Amino acid sequence: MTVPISATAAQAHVSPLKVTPASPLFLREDEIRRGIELLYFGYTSMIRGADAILEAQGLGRAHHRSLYFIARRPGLSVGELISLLGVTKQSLGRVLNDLGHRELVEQRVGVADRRQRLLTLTASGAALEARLFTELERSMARAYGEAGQQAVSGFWAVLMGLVPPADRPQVEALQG
Amino acid sequence: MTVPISATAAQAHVSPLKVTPASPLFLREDEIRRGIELLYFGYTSMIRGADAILEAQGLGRAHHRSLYFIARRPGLSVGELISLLGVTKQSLGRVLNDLGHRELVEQRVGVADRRQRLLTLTASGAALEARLFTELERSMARAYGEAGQQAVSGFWAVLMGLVPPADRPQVEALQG
DNA sequence: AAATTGGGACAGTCATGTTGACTTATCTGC
DNA sequence: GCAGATAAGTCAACATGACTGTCCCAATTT
Repeated sequence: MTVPISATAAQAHVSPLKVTPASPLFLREDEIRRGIELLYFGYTSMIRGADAILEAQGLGRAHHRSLYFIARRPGLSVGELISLLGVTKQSLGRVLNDLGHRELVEQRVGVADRRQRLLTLTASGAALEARLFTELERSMARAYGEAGQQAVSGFWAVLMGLVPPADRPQVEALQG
Repeated sequence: MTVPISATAAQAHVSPLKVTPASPLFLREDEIRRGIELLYFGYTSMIRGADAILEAQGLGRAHHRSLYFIARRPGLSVGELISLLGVTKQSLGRVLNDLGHRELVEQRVGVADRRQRLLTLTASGAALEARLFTELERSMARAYGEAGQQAVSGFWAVLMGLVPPADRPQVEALQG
């Protein structure tokens, strides 16, 4: 039951990608497994492009995640970043030290609360993040274009559904 | 522009989850970033449930991935599994040794090619994989239910679009 | 008979994460 | 104003999962 994928659809950024549609009884094991597998392969495929750049810099994915969220929310505190990434202070500490020594990330004392260290990218940090983002964007833009606008809405809805309701406000807060 | 998510929709498995729909100009940076972030948080959220079970067994995610694909394609060869996971022979070797010593995975000599080692789960391996799958399924089924059938089709289409065309046949081959 | 392929094994390294305990500075509530 | 909570940094030790490189064996292919 293999569904052939039109290879030429990659260039034509208008025609929706044809894949097996979800059946009315869409909670069967195979359909769950299809979601699990596509999520795994889609995620690793998207990430792959940035890995080459990171490796050339001697950085890893952990550094990328920090750069990404600092770019997304300039001036966020160390604690907020820990909460977003779901790692311990010690793990993040080493990553932030690396990024600080390379002058990719700067820390400022918080204005409202002077215990906080607010994180921002330096110019070179922003440049690196932009290069990494371009890699992810290329992959994501192609997928959006192939799948079509309606599919993108569904993509977002299912992914948000995977996030436990308690964690959703934090994810939504990244937007706008 | 934070969109409040109905918390009660989690119980009612019929009403589609309301999220910001993709705009006509859906290639703007914010919409790309939204996809990146939801993919990250959705993936890690789905995985999280299985981690507790794995930890109790003294196993890690690498073991889970092998168990998953052996359950999905019983009798696949070591080389096929290496190709699916995108890891080196050495990395997989240790994982398969662990799983073998715990009698969760069995190897049989290939019939067509006797150099191959074909992998299958033992009874206890299948039982463990089933428990792990149940965790992922709970998360995925809830997301499917909240988002609705149409959204699931879009979810699949975008994810398949993320996979480089050259890799897609391998992903499709897991189905049916 | 020679070359290739599938798989296993050993040694060493690196990146990323963990726990626990301790310090410093700062804020908040009484 | 002081006690306790909080934000952050730090040290040490450790586990996991990946890597590279090399060597080997058995089976298949040419």
